[in-house]
Amino acid sequence: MTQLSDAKRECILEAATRMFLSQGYTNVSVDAIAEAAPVSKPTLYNYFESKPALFEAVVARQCERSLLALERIDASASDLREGLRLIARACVDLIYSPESLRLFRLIIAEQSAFPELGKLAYRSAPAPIIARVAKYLGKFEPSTSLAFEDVDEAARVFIGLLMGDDHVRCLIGLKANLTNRDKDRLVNRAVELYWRVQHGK
Amino acid sequence: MTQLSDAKRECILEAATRMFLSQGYTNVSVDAIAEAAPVSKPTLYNYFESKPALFEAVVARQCERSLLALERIDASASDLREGLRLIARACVDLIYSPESLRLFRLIIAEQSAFPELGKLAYRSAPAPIIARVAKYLGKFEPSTSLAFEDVDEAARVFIGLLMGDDHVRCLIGLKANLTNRDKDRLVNRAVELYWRVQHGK
DNA sequence: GTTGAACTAAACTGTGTAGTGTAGGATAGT
DNA sequence: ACTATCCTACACTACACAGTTTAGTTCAAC
Repeated sequence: MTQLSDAKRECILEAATRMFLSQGYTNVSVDAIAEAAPVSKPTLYNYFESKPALFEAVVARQCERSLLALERIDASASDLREGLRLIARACVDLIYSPESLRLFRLIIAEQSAFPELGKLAYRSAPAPIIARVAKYLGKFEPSTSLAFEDVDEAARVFIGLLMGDDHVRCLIGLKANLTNRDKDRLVNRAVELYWRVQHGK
Repeated sequence: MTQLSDAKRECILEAATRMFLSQGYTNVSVDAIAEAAPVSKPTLYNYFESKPALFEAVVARQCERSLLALERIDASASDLREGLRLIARACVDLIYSPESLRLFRLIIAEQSAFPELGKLAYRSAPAPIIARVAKYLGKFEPSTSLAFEDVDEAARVFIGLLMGDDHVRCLIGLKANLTNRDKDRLVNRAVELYWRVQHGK
């Protein structure tokens, strides 16, 4: 019966994820999740210790999904600018996806109640992204010629160029969704600025 | 008795601000605020219509404070790099202050319940900062020589350079507070990168 | 000193919610 | 068919909270 159990567990997680991401932690009741799963409340408590435990499981799963999305990034292009463009586009797609934005909001909102989730989330998206970019840059730029302290710093700035004002506006709900044009603009700007800084005009 | 009333109102706002900023909206009860003010619950409801109304008053007041802090920025230096350094330092001090970070978290957290607060907050800090920087840049850079579409875009990128990874880490609680060294590093990096982009090495 | 406005503590209403208990129904292996 | 396991619906406990009511207190103004 493990199979059936796993399916139920999945249903509960799926419903909880949907509701937590769109309405926040405190605004969603266990009853509502059970009803949406659909599953009875005692069953839900059979699979998850408590509401906080369910919440942590939801966040952890979403973090894993982000990590999976990152592993699909193709960082093998031999032309630096083209490779950066590909990586940047994948990052923008991930960072500005409705799910990521909602997850980020949720983690920030519950930061005081669930302090460990911040670390988990950082390890599962920003940190790997930076590491990936740094590794890619390391293949091209001899560290002596860097305009930055090290490739890690360079990667951090590069990713930072994809966020800034646009990210803030998305987070606080001023901008609903990035269009393809917006994304292209962000990607091109980041790549061109990096190029100028590192290799001159 | 208006004088006494204003003092009470101030006490309530002060207590509510402290508690909302540190614990979030839903995690703070009206009873707790009244007790901390200290004031009786009916008195609190005499000054504020409801819990949401009190919350909006708190956020609006904090936004005003940010705006005040911005107006004190000295953007009159005649050396571009030195002026940018001064502005950047003031921005970093504001953006990374515990109060601003907490306010930002709160607005993001309650974005779905209080959508208007996002617009209010953006108008009271990021927008004026960008306008201020753009105006300052406009005094130095002829628009034809810009590496950016316009001074507004340049200002947005410049401010973005002050945020990125460090801002994310502060928001999610990975980094408690920026040291003076951290701030200097951010400011110098932003100014030097902008300089390289705009005027070459 | 009397009045009246603003305050207080405390109890109360109604609702929502986390978590548990109970009694019975479906389904698997034997 | 029999039994054990997991499930269901439903009811229940205990509590926290927003907002109101009550009954009484302080205090400035006249």
